[in-house]
Amino acid sequence: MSNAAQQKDSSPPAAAPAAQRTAISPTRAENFPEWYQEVVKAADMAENSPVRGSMIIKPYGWALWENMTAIFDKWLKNYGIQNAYFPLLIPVSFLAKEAEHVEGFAKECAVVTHHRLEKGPNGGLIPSPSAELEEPYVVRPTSETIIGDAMARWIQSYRDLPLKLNQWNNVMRWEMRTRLFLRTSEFLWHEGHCAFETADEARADALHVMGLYKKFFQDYLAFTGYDGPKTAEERFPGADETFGFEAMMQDGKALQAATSHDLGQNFSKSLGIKFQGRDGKEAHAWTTSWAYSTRTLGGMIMMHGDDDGIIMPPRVAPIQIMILPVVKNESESGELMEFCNKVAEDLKKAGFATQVDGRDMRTPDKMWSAVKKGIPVRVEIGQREMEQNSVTFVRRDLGRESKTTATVSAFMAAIQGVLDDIHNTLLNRHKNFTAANTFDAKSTTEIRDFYTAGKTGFVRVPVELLNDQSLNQFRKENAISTRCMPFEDEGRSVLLAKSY
RNA sequence: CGGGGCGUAGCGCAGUCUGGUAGCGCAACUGCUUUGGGAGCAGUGGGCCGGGGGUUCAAAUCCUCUCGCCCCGACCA
Repeated sequence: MSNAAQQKDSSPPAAAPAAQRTAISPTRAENFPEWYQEVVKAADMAENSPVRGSMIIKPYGWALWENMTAIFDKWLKNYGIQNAYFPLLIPVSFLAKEAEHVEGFAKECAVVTHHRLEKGPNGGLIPSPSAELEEPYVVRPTSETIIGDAMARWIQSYRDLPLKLNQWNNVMRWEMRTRLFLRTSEFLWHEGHCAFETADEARADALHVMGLYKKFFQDYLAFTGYDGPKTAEERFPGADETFGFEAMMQDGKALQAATSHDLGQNFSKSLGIKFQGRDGKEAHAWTTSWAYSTRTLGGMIMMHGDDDGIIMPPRVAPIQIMILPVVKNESESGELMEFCNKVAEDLKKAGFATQVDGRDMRTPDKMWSAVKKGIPVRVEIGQREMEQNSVTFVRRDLGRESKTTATVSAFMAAIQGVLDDIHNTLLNRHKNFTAANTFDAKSTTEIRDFYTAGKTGFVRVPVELLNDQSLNQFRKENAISTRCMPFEDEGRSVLLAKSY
C-alpha cells in the first residue's frame, strides 16, 4: 500500500549472498517499474528528453520500431490499404464535430494559438500577441476528424468505396504521467482509417485488422493475449464498438497492445461523409479506425525481459546475431577478425542481421552488452574456434547453459532453426504465463477475495456481473478495469485486470 | 491535478539538520599486466550543487518562488 515507503526498503538487495549478479538491478521481483526503466536504459533504446513527457528514441530502439513497422506495413498494403499523410495540426472546430470524440480528447490536447514569436519583456521569446490565430489548432491526438473531412470530399459515389487509408505518424496526448514507450505525450503509431458502403463491411474490416494484429504479435513479436470487444466504458470516444488486444505483463498488469474501432456512421454523419448508393439514394458511409503504437514495443519489453534485460524476439531483432571475437593476444587478432568478418558476411548473405563487435573492450564486457541488448544469438569466436573452423554460440533466451560449439557449416545450416526456436520459446513462455495468470471468478465475492489476497492477472468473470453495483464500486476503488470480452468466450465473459 | 520521494561529475550517491575553499564509488582517459560470464596496479581529466530571487562577511547547506524527474492515485483509443 504505502508504496513510497516500501520502495525505499525493497530496492537494495541488502548485500545478500549475491549468488548470481544480474545485469539489471533492481530485479523484476524487487521493483518492476524501476526494472523496466533500467532495461530500456541498459539496452540503449530510449531516454527522456528536455521536452516533458516526450522521449528520444535512440538508434537501437528505433531500429526495433522500424522492423515492427516495415513488416506490418507490407501486410496492410497486401490487404489493400493505401498510405497517405494528413496534417499534424487539426482545427479545433474539427475535433468538436463529433460529440463523444471531443469529450474524450479535449482534456489532453496541446493547442497551437500563435504563429509568431517576439522578444518578451524579460528577454527570451513569447508568442506575439499580434499573431494570435483566429482559430486555434490542436496537435492531433488522433486523426479521425481531419481524415473524415477529406473523405467527405473524396467520396461521392458507392464506386468510391471502400476507401482504405493508413498513415504512419506521431500524435500527441498531454498525459499527466509518462513512462518511456508505455505512455509518452508524443508517441508514434500507424492509424488506419477506412470507409465502406455497408455496416457489415466496416465490421468485417475492424475484425480483419484485429486478426492481423493478433497474427503479427504472435508470429513476429512472440506474444499472445486475448482479443475481443471492449465494454462500453472502455470504448473509443465516438465508436460503436472497439476491439482490443490485451496482453499480460510479468507484473500481472494488462496492456492493450492494439485497438480496432467500428465507428458506425457516427463520424460520417458528423463530418458529412456521404455517397450516392446503388439505389440512387444518398447514404452515410460506415467507417473504421485502428492502431498499434510504440506502447506495444514497451509491452514487448515487459513481456519478454528477464533480470538481465530485454530479450528481442528474433524476427524483429535489430541484431539477430552478434559475433564476439575472443582475442587472446594482439598478434592473432588480425587473422581472427578476418575469420569473424567472413562468418558475418556469410550470415548476412543468408539474410540474418549480423554484427561483429570489434570494439576495443574486454570480452566479458562485450558479452554483457549483447545480453543487455537482448540479442537472440551471441557467437563467440576465439583461437580454438578458428583453428577448427567452428563457432561457439549462446542463446539469449536460455542463457549460458545453452552454450554450444559447432562447425561453421553446421551452424550456418542450423541458425534459422535456432532463431525460430528462440521465437517459439518466447511465445510459449508467454502463452503459459498468460494461461497461468488468467483466473475464473463467478461472483463479486470471489473477485473481491482474489484482489484482497493481493493476487494479480486477468480475472475472467461472467458479463452479467458488470451490472453489480457493488462490484463496480470495488473496481473503482481498486483501479480494476474491464479489458475485453474475449472472442473465445463468445461474449459470455469479460476480463478484469489492473492495467497500464 | 492530489499525496509521497528526489534533483550535487556521464551514472549511482554522501555532504544539507548545525552556513566556512566540492567529496566517494563506478564509468571515462593514459600506461603496464590482463581478456572464453562483469579484471589488477599506478596515474589523469571532469562540477553554474536543477534554475531565479532573497538572508549573510560567507550559501550545496537557511528562506522564497520556480522547473524537472520517480512512485502511488485520479485521468487516459
